[in-house]
Amino acid sequence: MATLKYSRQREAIKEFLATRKDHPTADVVYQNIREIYPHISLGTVYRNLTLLSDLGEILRLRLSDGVDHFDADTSLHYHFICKDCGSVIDLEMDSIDHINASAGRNFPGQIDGNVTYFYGTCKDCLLSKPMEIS
Amino acid sequence: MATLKYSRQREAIKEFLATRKDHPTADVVYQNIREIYPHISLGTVYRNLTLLSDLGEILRLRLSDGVDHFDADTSLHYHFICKDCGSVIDLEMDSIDHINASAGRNFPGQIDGNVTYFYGTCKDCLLSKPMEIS
DNA sequence: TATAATAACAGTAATCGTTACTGATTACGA
DNA sequence: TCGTAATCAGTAACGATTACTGTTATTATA
Repeated sequence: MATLKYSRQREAIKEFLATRKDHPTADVVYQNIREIYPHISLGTVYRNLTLLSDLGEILRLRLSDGVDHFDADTSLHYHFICKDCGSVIDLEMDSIDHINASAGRNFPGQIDGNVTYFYGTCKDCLLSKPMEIS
Repeated sequence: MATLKYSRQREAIKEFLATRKDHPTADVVYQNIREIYPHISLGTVYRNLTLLSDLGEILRLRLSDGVDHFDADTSLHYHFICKDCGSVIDLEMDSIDHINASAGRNFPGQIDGNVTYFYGTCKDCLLSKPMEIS
């Protein structure tokens, strides 16, 4: 029953993701893996990204830009999205899971967790922007 | 330049949203408005939902289900998504904007805000589920 | 009030990210 | 080595959303 078989394409996808800290999309993964396996199919990339995230080996990030991003770092951490350049950056910060209790205080259902990301302007975009006259 | 003109379709969409607390999708809005304006186009619904959210009169919620939800309540509040039935419910809780400071502590960019929602099982789904044997 | 300019419309086609299908290939236990 | 089933490449289909086109309705102005 659905024994997982080795696949070099899946390994390549996993290895590629591990080298990246910028949370690439499926298409970016596809474009990069094609340099190693020129005949790989986009469908294979999607299937394996879904499989790996179902297995918990990678994270699927659904941000507000309508495209899924993938992250090889499955430890608890948070993300920042630059609204100027769209880049996704890891944040080093303490857990904010205490907000779950706050959310559950007046709520009759069961709260299991939260999805949180931060947005603003990244360092590079701050520097490249013209000075604001204040 | 681009003076806003009145449209009865847009008014109907706004009024419909104001009567609902369940954050309907564009298609749900479409199906309901059709009872009043049977010839309204889905494109008109999308165009006006986008226009209204650009004007800040409604909120566009991008959750993880791949479909946009819309909310006539533009005041600061948070949402809960039931992972069993998918319903979107308002939470009554204090602001959690203090997490922005926590996120900015070791981050060189500028943090403007956060997107946060909670997930779990709603009251109705808890009740309708078979008892867990513990 | 009549007219002209143009925002908004209905209907439909196109786009885009993603998923499903199909027949060929590959991994791997017996 | 062989059989079976997972995986593949290639491609078609899908669903949400957006863009296009010719028509209609709103509104400023004459």
